[in-house]
Amino acid sequence: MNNIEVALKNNIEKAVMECFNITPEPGLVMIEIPKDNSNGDYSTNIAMRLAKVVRSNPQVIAKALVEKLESNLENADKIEIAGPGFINFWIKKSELAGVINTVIDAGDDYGKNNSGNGLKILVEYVSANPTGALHLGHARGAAWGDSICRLLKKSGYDCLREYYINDAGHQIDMLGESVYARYLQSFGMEAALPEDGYHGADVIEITEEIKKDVGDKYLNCPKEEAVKFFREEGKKRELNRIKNDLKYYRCEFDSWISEQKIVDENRVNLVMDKMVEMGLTYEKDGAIWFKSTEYGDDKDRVLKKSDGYYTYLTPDIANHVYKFERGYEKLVNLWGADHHGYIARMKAAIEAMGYGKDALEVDIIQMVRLVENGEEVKMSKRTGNAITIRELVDDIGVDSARYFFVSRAVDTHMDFDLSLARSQSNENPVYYAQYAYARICSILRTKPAQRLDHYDLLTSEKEVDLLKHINEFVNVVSEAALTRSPNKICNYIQKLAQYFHSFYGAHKIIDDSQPELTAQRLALLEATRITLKNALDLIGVSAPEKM
RNA sequence: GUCCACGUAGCUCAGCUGGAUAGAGCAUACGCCUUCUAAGCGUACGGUCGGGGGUUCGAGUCCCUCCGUGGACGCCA
Repeated sequence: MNNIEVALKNNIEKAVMECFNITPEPGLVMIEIPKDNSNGDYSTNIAMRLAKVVRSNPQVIAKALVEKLESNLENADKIEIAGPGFINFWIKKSELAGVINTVIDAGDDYGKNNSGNGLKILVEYVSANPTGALHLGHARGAAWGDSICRLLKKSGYDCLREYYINDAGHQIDMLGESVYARYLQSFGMEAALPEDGYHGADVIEITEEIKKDVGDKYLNCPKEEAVKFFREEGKKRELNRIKNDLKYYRCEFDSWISEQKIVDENRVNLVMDKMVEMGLTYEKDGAIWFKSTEYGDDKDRVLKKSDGYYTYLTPDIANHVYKFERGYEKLVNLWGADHHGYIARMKAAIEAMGYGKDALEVDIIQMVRLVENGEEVKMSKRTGNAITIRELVDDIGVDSARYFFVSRAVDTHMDFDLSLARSQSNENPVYYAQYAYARICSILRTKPAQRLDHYDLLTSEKEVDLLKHINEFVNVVSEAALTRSPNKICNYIQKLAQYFHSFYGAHKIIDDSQPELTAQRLALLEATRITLKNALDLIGVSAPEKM
């Protein structure tokens, strides 16, 4: 909440106490901004909420409250009762304009807040197997996860961005075999890829890179040894490619956790032993099962197969336990929709191991369907036809790619129309916002803004709209962090840009016949510029000074 | 079949964890550049919030049910 809202809320709570002799619980008094500004700058529904408690008509309650409020409210110049019992407030223009200096003084830090209160939170996202290039689904998850972490950091959470590398197990063996087969093929030899091998172009490219380094050294060596070599090399190079692609996409991770490392550090065995010891398991058909149904899963899950190998689940449990052991209180995972069914068993494991049931939250990233010229393009890592992050970015740019993914809630299916994104890139909403930024910069280049003591002339409708919206920024950031919805930042950006463009259209900002008004408006522009830049930064989109 | 999401304007989507007359963009129609960036502004058109019940002062939002779409239901990862 900003200063204005805090003052308002305190006064309302005080009035409630004085009028009805009840102490309002936190959350009872709600302040909101009416959609229609003919209903004031702020409004509260407290009279309706009290109707039941006080056993009275909302209108009567509102009247009593307003009488009290009018006598001790300093920052409002009008209070009104409307509709079924809403109390509407009109804030003094001078109060609203105070935000300009708040923003100018805070600069890059405007938007920063401490709603997270230092909560240690670990966000795991992307986590694609190092067996191929990142595709559109990953692009969605990467943009979303990265933006969430920016929001969390801005809101005072102690946030770690982590990538879990599935670099152990069957799929990595298949990678080794695939690279080996490509290697042999490159010497003109007959070699078939394994049935569930990787057919992507990246494997061929990686093979070529390796070949440059080792030449024909592995042509005549025993297959087992060669595959082992190609597995390790392939893994390393695939991972490097992923890292480079993510960097290219402006996503940086704080931590890369390797499944193999978790295995090597004996964490998987330890977790397995502990689960057995805690009586969470049983043996059946030569396998060891986790009684996950006792913790809400719809069937029990195998931890150790009858052939002695662990399933995918077991190292992942160790992975999650390790997160808690590092002191993280809250775990957030971003998983693809195809992992949906996996949530229940992981939550079950965490609960069974004695960690809080709600300590893990999984946000599902719905599928992205690629459409081109009206036809769906099937994307599959295996067929090699997938559109990679890099191709996408080269095609439409980091800014619009990131903006596009982040602007839509992740839990809804999304059609990505590539031909549209390409041909209409100038109509992409991201340009609308960036254009506003460039316009502001252009004006400020003509005449720089100064910090002033008073902003009493900013009273037109367009100016007030802008001021109110800038005032809201901190609220939007903390709310977006709490609900992990960076799309709210996009909405905010669109609206801010819209208020600016509208203001720009209605008023000539630099007006030499009115130097005072011009100076105040320039300061307003500077505040708008800072806010817009900070907002764009939260979703990893650049703010160009010229377009 | 069972479980989980989603369904809002012709299209793509918002809708602040129950609030006042449901909002943008695109598309369509019409205005606005001798004036700080027209990648812009303004006006108009466009809705049974999938259907039906329920909860309450009040439902796009919560509950039930049906329909539709997608996903998950391996000793795969």
